[in-house]
Amino acid sequence: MPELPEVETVRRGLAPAMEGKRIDKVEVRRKDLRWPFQKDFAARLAGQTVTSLGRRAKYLLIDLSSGDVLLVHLGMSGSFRVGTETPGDFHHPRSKASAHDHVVFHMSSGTVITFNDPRRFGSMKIVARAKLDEEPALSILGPEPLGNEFGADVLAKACSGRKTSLKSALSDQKTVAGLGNIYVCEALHRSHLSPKRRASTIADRKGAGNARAEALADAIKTVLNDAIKAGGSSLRDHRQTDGELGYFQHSFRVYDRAGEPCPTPRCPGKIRRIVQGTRSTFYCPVCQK
DNA sequence: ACCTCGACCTGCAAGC
DNA sequence: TGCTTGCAGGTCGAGG
Repeated sequence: MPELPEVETVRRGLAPAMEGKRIDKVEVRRKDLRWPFQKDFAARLAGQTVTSLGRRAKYLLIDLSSGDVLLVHLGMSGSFRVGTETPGDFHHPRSKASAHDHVVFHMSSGTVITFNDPRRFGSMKIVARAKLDEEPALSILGPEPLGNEFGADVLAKACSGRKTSLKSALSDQKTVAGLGNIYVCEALHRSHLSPKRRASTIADRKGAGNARAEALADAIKTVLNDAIKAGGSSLRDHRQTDGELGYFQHSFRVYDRAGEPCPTPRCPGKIRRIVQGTRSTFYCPVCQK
């Protein structure tokens, strides 16, 4: 499901239910998600107050009063719901328990926060705040695209010398952190760059300035900000934490629109679907060069 | 070092 | 209706 805008939407949805609140109890309903839960996972969370909710790329960072951080990744199908009833609780038969409600946080406020993840590509791990930098998953990440440090120069440098396609370079979390299949396709369309071009060609043209990298960096920031404003994208079953749908999917220009006319003004092209690396790419062969 | 590909897991839609 | 197939928003590790 979730790329940076969806994870940011989840962060904002969880904040009022978690920040400054105490976790009474955590129910872990299976032994693993993507990996086995740490020993004493639930016990280490119980009694902690959530001091703040942060995000790094597609990771949610839940800061605790103990000095630990709960690191959460939603994988492909992870989501959180905020409610007041335990799913499947005998006393609340109207609250449907899903077979895929794997972790339930009971807050002292009475709020119940449920993590659901059918495919179980998601993960949760407790890490000491002081050692967060050493966490392998985080230390390999490239720049945060909405942060001050990100721009055309940084992007050009990260693509410099790379023979792989621009699509694949942007999907690589070391290049820029937080993009996935949808927003890579969208950013490329908005900057009129072909997903098939070599990544290095946005960077390595001597004397050509950085026009391509500028356009691409701008498109990345714009599309991510617009998607966050819209509450992310809802495909299949993804919802915001309050059950509302995001609605940025209506603003997709190419993703999942094979056969439709290109939305670029006056462009006569039709959106095509191709496969790059094993994943679908959607683009306009006419205006994306 | 870089790159590509298959694996992980479930559900759903389309096709027969 | 029921079966099979292919596809899905992400990593990660093996192998070239």
